[in-house]
Amino acid sequence: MAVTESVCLSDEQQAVAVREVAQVYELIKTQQPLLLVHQQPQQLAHGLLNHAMRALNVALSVMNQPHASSSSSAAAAAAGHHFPVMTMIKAESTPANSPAADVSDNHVAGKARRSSPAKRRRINCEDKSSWVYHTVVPHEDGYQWRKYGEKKIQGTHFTRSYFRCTYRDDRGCQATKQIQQEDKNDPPMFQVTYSNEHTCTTTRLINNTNNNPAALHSLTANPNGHPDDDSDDTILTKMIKQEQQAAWLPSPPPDLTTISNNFDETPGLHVSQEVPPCSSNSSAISHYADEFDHHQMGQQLETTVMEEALGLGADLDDPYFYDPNLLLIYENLMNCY
DNA sequence: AATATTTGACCGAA
DNA sequence: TTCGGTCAAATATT
Repeated sequence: MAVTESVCLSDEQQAVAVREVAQVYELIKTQQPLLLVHQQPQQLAHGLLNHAMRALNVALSVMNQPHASSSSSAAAAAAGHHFPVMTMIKAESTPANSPAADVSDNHVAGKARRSSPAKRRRINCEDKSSWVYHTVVPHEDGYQWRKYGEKKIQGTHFTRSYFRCTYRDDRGCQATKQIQQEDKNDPPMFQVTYSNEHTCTTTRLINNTNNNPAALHSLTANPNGHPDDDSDDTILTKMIKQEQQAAWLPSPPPDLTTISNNFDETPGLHVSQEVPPCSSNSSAISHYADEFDHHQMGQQLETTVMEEALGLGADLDDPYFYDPNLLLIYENLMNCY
């Protein structure tokens, strides 16, 4: 791969590029444990590398673009609507008449509230204010959400969880999100419906959607929605445990772990990963945040890192490598062929 | 104590 | 009337 000159990138382009590159890291890191159990590791590795190359292509394309200031695509990507590894069923702009847009002015204490009830609209496929994704990592989108409800939906085996932006009250952000686990459960797939654009734009890179351990556990430890089911060792829970055991690895940007293989050529081959439960005052996350800030500040470094991630003369001891294990894993995968 | 989640109730849309 | 989205008190967690 030729050396790419990283000059004149806008902040948004840099954010997109960094995210894409980090997705490669996460793809490899995520699928590493599955290689141990999958029946066809070579097939898995093939899919993995396809996605890795695809994400890198996107990153390089963005990096090589002329300096486009605040383009809508870059803005959308920075806002979390660029999910090249997810299946987006519908993507539309956000009108002002979204369901959550008029909730805030109806805060009435007690049961006799809603003297001026908020108008609601059910989210469906015709709702142009919503985006529907299918993913195995419903929590990984880089935003902070607060769960405000859970409902058993008719015709589904699993409960639907309702989230709103953590900063709704602070910053008036009206973004909401619904997570519905799909019936087919191998691997667990989730339909994630977003409504309303985020207007709180300062939290995406460092904070994680689901850095609340309780929220994470509420869906992963009991993803089938049955409170009495104590079979805790679901696939996602196991992955959380595994991720926690691997905590010595430097954590990537939490928002960069949104990964699914829906567009893979190998149907039914999906991988998932949850980031370890963490909080903003966690030393590990603080360490990571510092580290990632460092990476953001040294954008020209990213290109080098990316090239090295592809096995182009990377050194495991290179202090600038995003994660030394990335290269190791990559080389191991290449040995499968 | 502050913050987040749970969960039953409320209420609008279908 | 039913269903689903939201509220908010109660509860749990940090």
